[in-house]
Amino acid sequence: MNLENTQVQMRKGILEYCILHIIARGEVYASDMLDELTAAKMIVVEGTLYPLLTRLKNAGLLEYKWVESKSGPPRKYYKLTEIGSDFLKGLTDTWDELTRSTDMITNQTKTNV
Amino acid sequence: MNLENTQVQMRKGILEYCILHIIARGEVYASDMLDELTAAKMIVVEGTLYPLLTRLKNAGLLEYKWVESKSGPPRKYYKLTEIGSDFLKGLTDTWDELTRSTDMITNQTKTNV
DNA sequence: CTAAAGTACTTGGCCATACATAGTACTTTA
DNA sequence: TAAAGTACTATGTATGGCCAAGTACTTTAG
Repeated sequence: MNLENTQVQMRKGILEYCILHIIARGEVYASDMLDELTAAKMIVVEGTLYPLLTRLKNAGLLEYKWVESKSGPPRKYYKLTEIGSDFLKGLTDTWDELTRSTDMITNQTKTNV
Repeated sequence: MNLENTQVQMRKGILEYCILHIIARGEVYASDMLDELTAAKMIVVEGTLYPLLTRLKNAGLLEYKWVESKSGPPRKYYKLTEIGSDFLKGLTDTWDELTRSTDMITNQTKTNV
């Protein structure tokens, strides 16, 4: 049981939430997302991101279109579907509540149940 | 892919963090923790909590002593070991950084990478 | 024209944790 | 002594993040 492992566990689900947020702001492709996540110090590797995008697409939350690139192979530009947009709203509520609950537990010395 | 499932995923790792926090405040047994988690709207079931406590104990983060109860079988009262205390510090940093990163991504309309 | 380097995406397998469910063991109460 | 309640245990499942290769296309260098 090491810290690194727990860090990985903590990331679960949150990553999905962040990705949806990034895509909600405008059409992007995988490398754009990686750049943004890295800038926010949310380290993610390709092998995590690509399968996640595929999962979200298969679930109908995302759709993409191929766009030619001037420097390399074509790219998949993603955007949210309506379902994805609704889902993101639900996730936002979940995240807010989770952080509220965690704050409640971590920012007090004593609880009166 | 439904919301409920993602909620479960989001909980991963965070629960461990919350449990350690609760124990850090003073010796408690499982039902105390459940009460406190429920009060904070962090719903957890027995089948999640008990294995988690065992895991943490086996990893040397917790220790417990049996205490007789006036109303039922004896209880395991847990407290943090020194290792557990250090681990909690590390987790706190991780959690803070994760929420900071998430805020950074969710609270802005545009990023300049 | 071909080989190397770079970019974008894919796939298969591993692992840890939350959860459901069922079960054990002890104590009090009826 | 049987039933109800409390505390803890054990087993199996599903999911998502990650590692590590691998595919495919494009540009660049010799």
